[in-house]
Amino acid sequence: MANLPRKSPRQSRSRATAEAVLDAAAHILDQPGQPDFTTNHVAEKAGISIGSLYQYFPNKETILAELLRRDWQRLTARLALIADQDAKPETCLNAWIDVAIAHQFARPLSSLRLEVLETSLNLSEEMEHLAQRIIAQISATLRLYAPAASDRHIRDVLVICRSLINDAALDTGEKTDQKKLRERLVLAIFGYLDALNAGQQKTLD
Amino acid sequence: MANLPRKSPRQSRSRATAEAVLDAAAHILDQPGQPDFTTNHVAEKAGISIGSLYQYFPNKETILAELLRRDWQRLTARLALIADQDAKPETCLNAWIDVAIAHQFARPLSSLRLEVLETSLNLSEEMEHLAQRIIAQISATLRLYAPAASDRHIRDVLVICRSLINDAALDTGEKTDQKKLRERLVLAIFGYLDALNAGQQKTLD
DNA sequence: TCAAAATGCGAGTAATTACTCGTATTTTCT
DNA sequence: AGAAAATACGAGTAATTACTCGCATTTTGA
Repeated sequence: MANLPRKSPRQSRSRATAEAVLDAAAHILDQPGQPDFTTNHVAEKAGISIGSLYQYFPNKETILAELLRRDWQRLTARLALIADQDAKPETCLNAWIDVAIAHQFARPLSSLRLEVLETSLNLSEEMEHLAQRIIAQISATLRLYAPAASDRHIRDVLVICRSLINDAALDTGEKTDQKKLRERLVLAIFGYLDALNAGQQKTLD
Repeated sequence: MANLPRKSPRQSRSRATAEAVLDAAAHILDQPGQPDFTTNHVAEKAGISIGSLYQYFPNKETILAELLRRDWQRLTARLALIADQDAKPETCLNAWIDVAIAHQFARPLSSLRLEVLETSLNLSEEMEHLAQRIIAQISATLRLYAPAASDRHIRDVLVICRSLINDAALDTGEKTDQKKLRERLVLAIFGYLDALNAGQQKTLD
């Protein structure tokens, strides 16, 4: 049940094999239509045999988990850059929106599909930590702008943001309209948080 | 390839069989965890044999399609009630939010799962019409409040609404907090539309 | 150079599952 | 009652697919 590679690749040759698997997997998940994400197909697309695949990934799930882990690491790194520079809350929030868009649009479909699969993956401790860290980073940024926001409100903004970006990613033609998407995200997020700020002045619970 | 029942149930006995299949299917989809939505399992839960199942549903997909069709019919009926009574835009919008919540919370998980499967189902013409009608009904209601909203904006509000409700449905404990959910939906939807209305006064494109 | 270690291979296995078909039972109709 | 029509049954089939294992090939290190 260990989700670690069955063998650690020692030679550069085998490291390349493991990478090829991950690249093929990501590529398959990014194809439109029902993705043929079978282990045999991944191996074929990676240009290796099914036996080699299982030398570095104990099961299919591990491939997905590793893709998700790398995705989250990229995201947390980008978010860290925002937090460091302490600028105006509004500037940080705008930067966050840019990160969210850029992150999802790097691999639109696979990001979306990994999200769906996320619930059925049993995540390692490292993954749980990553997830918590990302939430913490986003919370920090959002609370600069809306200090009174509860955890639930933060989560709402996150959910809204993801759903709008995912929906855009499903429209094949939208790849060019990243700018319009940004405007609508601003509308939704600032709309929510401004309403929250306004309401919080009157009623505190 | 016809998505209609293989045979139309003539006797009440067989109509009951078909209903039992649909009930069992809905029930299975509403269970938490990975749903065991196999045809054999559906038949077992329905208390009939696998052969009987296939006498009224030519394939597995048809069962899902029929569940979705009924879901959409319920929804469009409720939406029609809103449109009829011409009240203040704000009142209609609030009524719409109530319908959205009630509809999803009637069968939280199965609604969510049917949504996910929706893209991989090839819908009949009747279904396409239903979908269009629902969109039209929602558009009418929303545009009472925000006349300048584009189709894209309408869709955004829909996407936001669905994602927040779905997210709430995944929290098992939230079933009691329907009231809080409603407040947050108001925040998000009115936040978006108010921001849209405000912005539209300045810049028209 | 050559043995040992690492890596690669892919036919084969076992499990799952959508769906069929020949037969048994029940209902309908006269 | 009794034949025909409708309905129910479930063992069996065919296709898919995650994963194994014994052997071939390549790389390493002395």
